[in-house]
Amino acid sequence: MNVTPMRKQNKRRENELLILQAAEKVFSEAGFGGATMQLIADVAGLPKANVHYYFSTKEALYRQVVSNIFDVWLKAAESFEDASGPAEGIGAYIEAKMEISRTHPAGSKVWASEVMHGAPIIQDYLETALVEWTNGRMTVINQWIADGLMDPISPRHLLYLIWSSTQHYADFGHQIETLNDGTSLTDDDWHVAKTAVKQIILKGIGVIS
Amino acid sequence: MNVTPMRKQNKRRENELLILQAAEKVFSEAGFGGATMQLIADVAGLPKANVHYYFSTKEALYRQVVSNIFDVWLKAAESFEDASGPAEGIGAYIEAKMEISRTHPAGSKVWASEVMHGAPIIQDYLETALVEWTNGRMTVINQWIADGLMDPISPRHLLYLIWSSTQHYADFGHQIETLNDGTSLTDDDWHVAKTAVKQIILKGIGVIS
DNA sequence: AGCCTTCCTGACCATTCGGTCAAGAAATTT
DNA sequence: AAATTTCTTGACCGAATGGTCAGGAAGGCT
Repeated sequence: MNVTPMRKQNKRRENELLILQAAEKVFSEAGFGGATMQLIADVAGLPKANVHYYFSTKEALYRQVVSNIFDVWLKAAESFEDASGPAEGIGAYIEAKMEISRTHPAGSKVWASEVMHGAPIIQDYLETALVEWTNGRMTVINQWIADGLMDPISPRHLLYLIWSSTQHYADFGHQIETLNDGTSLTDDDWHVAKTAVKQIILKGIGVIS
Repeated sequence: MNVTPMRKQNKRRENELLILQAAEKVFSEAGFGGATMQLIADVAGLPKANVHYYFSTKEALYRQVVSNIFDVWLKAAESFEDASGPAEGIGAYIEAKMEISRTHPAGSKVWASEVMHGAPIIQDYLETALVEWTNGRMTVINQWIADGLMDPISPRHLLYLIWSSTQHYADFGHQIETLNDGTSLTDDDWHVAKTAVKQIILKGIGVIS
């Protein structure tokens, strides 16, 4: 089996990662209240006491999970950064967010669940990082509008539309699968979804015809 | 106080309604796992044992709450019914769904939470009523496309876009409030939101310019 | 080797949870 | 007014939960 001795540092990193992955899965399936440390431990393949060795409380573990997801989210923002205009910037952003919904559905659900219940644990993230990020993007969008590159849409609600429509494919993935004859989306399905969302939004704000 | 004696039938209806309202609120704030029968009882102003007299189990109560919300949802569908074309039909549907997000945010959150966790309790609703409803609307949309009244968009993904963008204002209401300087949306805010969503989607599918 | 720090884990604990029950209060029916 | 049905509730229970802890195992350092 695992004969080679593992360095202490690696072991810590590896176990923390193992626990965080298990926690993300369990939290996404049961919510914070419904998740149990015992189940997280079982999924991670460790005794419960060992989980508590690395994460002192359930809340601390949960907070770390949410924090990690938030980082992934912020990284998708870079699509926005170096864009020359809305077609490129918003198009790439939608694409990036759709890709996150596809590859990180559990994380997206944890985030959604947390915010839906009033963000009791990560309210500070909303008030600082998210507010800053949002204000920055709204400035960019307003500039695009001023330059006549897109219709005069409320930047705030445009962002909400992008967030909601892309995350929907993660958060409501189960509903979508049920409506898809109970089968998960294929590569083609995802391509169609991505194209439809981009098409409607980009045309809807006057960027393409 | 309440001196007039209450008829048995009225009392039952009234208490059940009281409990259902309390349950909707508590479930929406804490999720199924996080909600406790004791808290629901407290919010309803009744002893816990009395709640169990009307609803034998937590799951039975929860199922009733979700079922009620589903009915509200289906009623919004009537906007779709007698429409002469996509501008009227989809426009009215978006408006109706936005209104539900505004007036029934708790219910929307309970539904979202349930679906997000894999619809363990109301999967049958998804497979029967929702599938039927969706297929019906897709037929209508396809007809509109065939008649050249709108762009050839995938009806399925158009519906997802409408659902997600409108429900976002209920499910992520807390995040939206935080981004709105921590204050709840005014009548004007809601009007702007509604207009923006309608504008982008209707223009995005080639119904208005 | 010997010491020290980090890691591991079974057993345990106080609390809380969903749910039960028996005994009584309040309407309704006869 | 007696009998019957429905409603109300404090007290209680077994099960499960988050978290603790002591004692041992395993790797690292000198």
